[in-house]
Amino acid sequence: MKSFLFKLYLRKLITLKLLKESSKVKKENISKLMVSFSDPFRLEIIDLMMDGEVCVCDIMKLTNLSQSRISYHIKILKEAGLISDRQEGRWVYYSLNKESLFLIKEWITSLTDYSSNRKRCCE
Amino acid sequence: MKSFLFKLYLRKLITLKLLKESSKVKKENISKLMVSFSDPFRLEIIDLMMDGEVCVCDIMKLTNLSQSRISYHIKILKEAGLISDRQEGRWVYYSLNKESLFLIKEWITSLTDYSSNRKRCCE
DNA sequence: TTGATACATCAAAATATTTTGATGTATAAT
DNA sequence: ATTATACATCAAAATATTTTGATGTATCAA
Repeated sequence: MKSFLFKLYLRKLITLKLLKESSKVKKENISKLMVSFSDPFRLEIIDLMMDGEVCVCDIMKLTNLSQSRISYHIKILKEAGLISDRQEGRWVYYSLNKESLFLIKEWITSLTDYSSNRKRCCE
Repeated sequence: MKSFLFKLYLRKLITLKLLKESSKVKKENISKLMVSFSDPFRLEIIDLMMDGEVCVCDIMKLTNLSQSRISYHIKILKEAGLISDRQEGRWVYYSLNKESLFLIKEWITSLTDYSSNRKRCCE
């Protein structure tokens, strides 16, 4: 329990540090990553990937989107860096890329943690 | 220090609870909220709002986007529930809506925390 | 080597989003 | 009352994204 709390604390510190150091680098990626999330079908696909690796054929069975349609969305997710792929014979398995998720999480965290409720004054 | 850690821990617990309870309700909003983030100009506007309330005129000065263009993007952010407005005479002040930010943060958290690295097997 | 499967890619069509410039509405100052 | 400011809204044009159906490539099995 104690070490769990400490880990949480450390993660918080690292987060703050990362935010200050790499806010520029991130900004460039954030937009692309966010576009990944802006389509309901991509959200569905992302959801399926939460359980682990999936192939295009899995997604076809689970969503009845057409094959080329899925490939199109997969490509967008891949180019944003949100997913990784691993080929195994004829199959290509896709999975969520945790680092990218972490990047977005930190960005959102920066919004919630640092955004001010300051009202207008003195103008 | 101790109470800070405890707060972190509590927040974590609450987060997990919220996730299980309201994952359906959230799903409906998440898509709209994500669309908010999918445009670079909206990201800029959101960034400006981190420092506190801003009016359209502020955004015009700071970004040189046209007035109607800003109003258009503001409308999208508002309809997604990401920002709130407060009128004061001729001015309308916009600010980030923390609850919405929290909602997104939790969704992303669910992706990072629950997504599995499980590989394919047994097929 | 032939055929089937899994997926990528492509160009065209369909659809959605964004931008622009004009006009509308409310507030406030002269 | 008139004018200026702050912003919203609108329709048309510009642009971008998504979908479709066809074709291409690699892998594997018979």
